[in-house]
Amino acid sequence: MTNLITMMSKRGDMSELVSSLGWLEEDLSSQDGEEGPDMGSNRSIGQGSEDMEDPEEDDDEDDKAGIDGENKAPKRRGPKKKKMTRARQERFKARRSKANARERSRMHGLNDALDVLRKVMPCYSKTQKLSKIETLRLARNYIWALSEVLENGQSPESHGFVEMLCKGLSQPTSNLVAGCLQLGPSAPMLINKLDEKPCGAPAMGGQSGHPLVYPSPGLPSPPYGSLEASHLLHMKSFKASVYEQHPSPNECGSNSTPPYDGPLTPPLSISGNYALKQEPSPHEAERSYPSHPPHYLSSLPHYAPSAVGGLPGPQGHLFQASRYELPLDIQAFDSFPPPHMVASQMGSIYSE
DNA sequence: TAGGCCATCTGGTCCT
DNA sequence: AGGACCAGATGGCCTA
Repeated sequence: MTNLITMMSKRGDMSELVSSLGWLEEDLSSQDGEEGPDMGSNRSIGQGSEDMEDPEEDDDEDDKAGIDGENKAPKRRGPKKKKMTRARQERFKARRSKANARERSRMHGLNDALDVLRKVMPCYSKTQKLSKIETLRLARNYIWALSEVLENGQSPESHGFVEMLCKGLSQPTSNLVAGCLQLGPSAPMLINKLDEKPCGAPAMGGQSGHPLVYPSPGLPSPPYGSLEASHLLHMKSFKASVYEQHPSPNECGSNSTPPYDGPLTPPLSISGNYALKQEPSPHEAERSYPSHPPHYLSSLPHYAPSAVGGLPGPQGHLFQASRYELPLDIQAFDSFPPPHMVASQMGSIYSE
């Protein structure tokens, strides 16, 4: 994943991206030099290198270390420092200022790349932004989970898929992901569509529709994320392409897959059984996936059934979970670009 | 208030 | 020489 970021932050991509934003130049020029941000300007004074100090003092120290500094630090090797004339000091300042601007720009590029990455993750919220580290972890998991789908035909709607996504994530992030994948602004529509499901296969609750258990009523706060429609499409098309070749027993034939007209099935289901002991899959061991302590599993939200009733049937309580209200700002997405492209590409690779 | 996250500055290293 | 990259340091902001 470090490579991913490195790749994304490579000069070309990022500078293009950043320059396309068009804000950087003004931003940088306004922040350069003494006009920099508070912390920065303070620090550049407080932390200033010795080059920034009084040139005379600087040289004197060097000399002292050489003359009577036998018991002190060893004499500095290398070329003797030139005197810091006013002009050199100015040049140094200018150079440092330029370097700072470049560094800022570089970090902005990195952050832009992270934002892009956030947006192609299976859940995205403008306000509830994933932290950098969580973004990277989720990306890692997402890649891992998708490759599982490709390699083993595992359903992206399966319990295991969500587990993979949540591995190693902090509890809040796990909550967010779980919430995103299970719930969404279109949840009521999902329910309606599911009611019409022609083949009668359980749409939620995992491939085998195993019983879903909500262990305790004392639950964490409701999920606060959402899955955008294009991601549902993403999942849908992805799944379709996979099961064209590997139809799952629970699926209607892929031929019956209707054209996309909105989210037909929730992309994933979450059983709420994360508290159960999780045996590492052979693939997990094989990939030497970092082991993870169970604490975050045991604290995942279990989406207690609300008291307001819900759909009957084995998956009813899951649907009830959709009665949680999501914060408005999180339901409001604007663009949600590349993931489906990625998925369709992967899908086409798979179907080759 | 502690801890997490972040932006920024900075100096060092490597590369072109 | 100058730019990119990196890691350490620092302080601000936010939240539990």
